[in-house]
Amino acid sequence: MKYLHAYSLIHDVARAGSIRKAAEDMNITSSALNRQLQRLEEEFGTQIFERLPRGVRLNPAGELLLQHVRSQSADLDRVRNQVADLSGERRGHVTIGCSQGLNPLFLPEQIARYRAKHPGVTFSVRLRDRAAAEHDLRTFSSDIALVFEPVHLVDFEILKAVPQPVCAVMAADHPLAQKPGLRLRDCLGLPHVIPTAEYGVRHLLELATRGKSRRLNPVIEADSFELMRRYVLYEKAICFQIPIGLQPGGDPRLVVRELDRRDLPVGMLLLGQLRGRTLPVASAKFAQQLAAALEAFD
Amino acid sequence: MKYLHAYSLIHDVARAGSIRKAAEDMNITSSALNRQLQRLEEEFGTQIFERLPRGVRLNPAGELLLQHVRSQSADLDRVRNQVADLSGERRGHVTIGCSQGLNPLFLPEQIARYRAKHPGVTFSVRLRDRAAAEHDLRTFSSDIALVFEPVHLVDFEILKAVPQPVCAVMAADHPLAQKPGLRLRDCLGLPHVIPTAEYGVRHLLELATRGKSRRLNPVIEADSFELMRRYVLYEKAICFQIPIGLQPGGDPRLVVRELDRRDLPVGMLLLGQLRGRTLPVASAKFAQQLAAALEAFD
DNA sequence: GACAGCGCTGCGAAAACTGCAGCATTGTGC
DNA sequence: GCACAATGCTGCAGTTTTCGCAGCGCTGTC
Repeated sequence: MKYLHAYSLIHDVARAGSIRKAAEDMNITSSALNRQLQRLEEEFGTQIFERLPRGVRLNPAGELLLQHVRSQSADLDRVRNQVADLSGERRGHVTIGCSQGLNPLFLPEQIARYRAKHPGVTFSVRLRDRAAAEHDLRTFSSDIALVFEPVHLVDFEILKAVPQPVCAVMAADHPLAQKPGLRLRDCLGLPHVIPTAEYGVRHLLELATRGKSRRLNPVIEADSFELMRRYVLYEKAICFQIPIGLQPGGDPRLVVRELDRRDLPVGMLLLGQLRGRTLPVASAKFAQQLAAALEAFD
Repeated sequence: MKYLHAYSLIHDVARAGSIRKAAEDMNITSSALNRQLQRLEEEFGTQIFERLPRGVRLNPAGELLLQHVRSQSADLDRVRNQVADLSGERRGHVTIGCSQGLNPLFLPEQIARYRAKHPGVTFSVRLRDRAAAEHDLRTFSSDIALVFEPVHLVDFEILKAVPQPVCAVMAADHPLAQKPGLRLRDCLGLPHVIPTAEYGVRHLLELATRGKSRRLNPVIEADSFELMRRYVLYEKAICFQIPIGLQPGGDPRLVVRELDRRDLPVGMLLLGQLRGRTLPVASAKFAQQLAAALEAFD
């Protein structure tokens, strides 16, 4: 679509950091691109880029304009989907950003169920930590986000919220596997494995140990939930995850036990979209389905 | 802005009803316009216009696209205003659609107060009946609407609602001017003047008399509230208006009396915008001021 | 102080667009 | 029933816009 040519113009130049680089990326001469930018700025009525000695950078007006053209482009996709929809095609594409914990179990099942009803709809799943998932909504890189304990919540319109208590996962023959009333201090006294700082579970663990004598002292800090689950089978360690990512009758060698809620606040898993945005039909429908499915965890 | 050239293309052609007419309106040849349309349709991927033997008409896809391109254009204005705002100019333009009753008194004062604070902001006031005011929001012809008893309320995001009882207005020496407990049937037994069908006051009067023996039997039906107010000074007639349009210590020759609420439901005056739309800074601020001012009538 | 990288600008070539004339089609009026 | 007017559409040639090339002045770097 020629009419949102401005999008790639602003976006690519801002990303490349200089007109010449951007021009090379898009296989035109820098002079052509330069003139396009000049024309755009003239039509818009203001400078969009700061000219620096080593290139260009978006100025505040440019940031606003970039956000506008992004939203415009996303909205045009929505219109396209609507048009396809009214011609009976039931096509569309859903982009969802979600925490790693959701990936192995919950999402595949949900996507499969949706595609069984609407085979014309395709999906992009983007693994994102909680901050990045929110950022993707703002830049229209994702339609919906499913995040455990989001960070900012500005511009985040909550479609569904379900509580998810942090659980300790350990080998079936772990000393704490049968102990009644599992406390956090018990876990931290033994070898434990925790997620890196981006993740909500880590955030809750930090909160819970702040000011306490028991400190987090992980033998492994990792950003792969699967790695952590597997590791506790080798060394007799404990890792921490949320129920939605754990198969109910999963690996019989693993034991999953909810931590005492006095120690650790119950985290919230939030399904959301960009505030005020009208989602494409397919994305909105899928979000509805997710919200319904999440009821089960309420 | 060249990048929303598509707007005038779709809009003008749809309005003119034929390519040749539209081409004449915009001072180009029909062939040129025809090719622009063809290119647009190709880029969009679908037909936008139905070709009829006597011209063209938007098809459903075209309607969707037109709505998109309208919203896009309005949003670009918003961005422009934001940019002007961050360069400290405090410029902007507010378009408000409102019922006739609001015009003489309430709005001028509010606009004056706003412009005293922000002289760079200009205003368009569009007198609209309640259906048209809502329609203008949808087509982005107005930013905000102030309507008595709106019709549809779909896509109408209520920013503020205040009750407005219908009042009878009559000459000071009218027989009913002093009668305690004014009933609607008293008024309808004497010469009365009522608004035309578009207006909310008329709507409430119709509702109140439906199924009753007393019928509306106006000596004048008019779409000018000022005319009606003036008329009751000549013939000893009664007209019906809402308090916000009536000066408290106004014309001493007029008496304003609230009708018994058993006869006539209290109407609602609603301040609203298009659902989900992000208003330009100036419009949003002005709407806030209006909402605050309407508190006085609550 | 040479140099590399940047944004920007004439100038001729290439591409895109416009205007003109004319085609086929369809509803209208006598 | 048939001329007629109005519509969308399409070659073709002229005009406008855009592009690529080369080169300028500038600035931070080694």
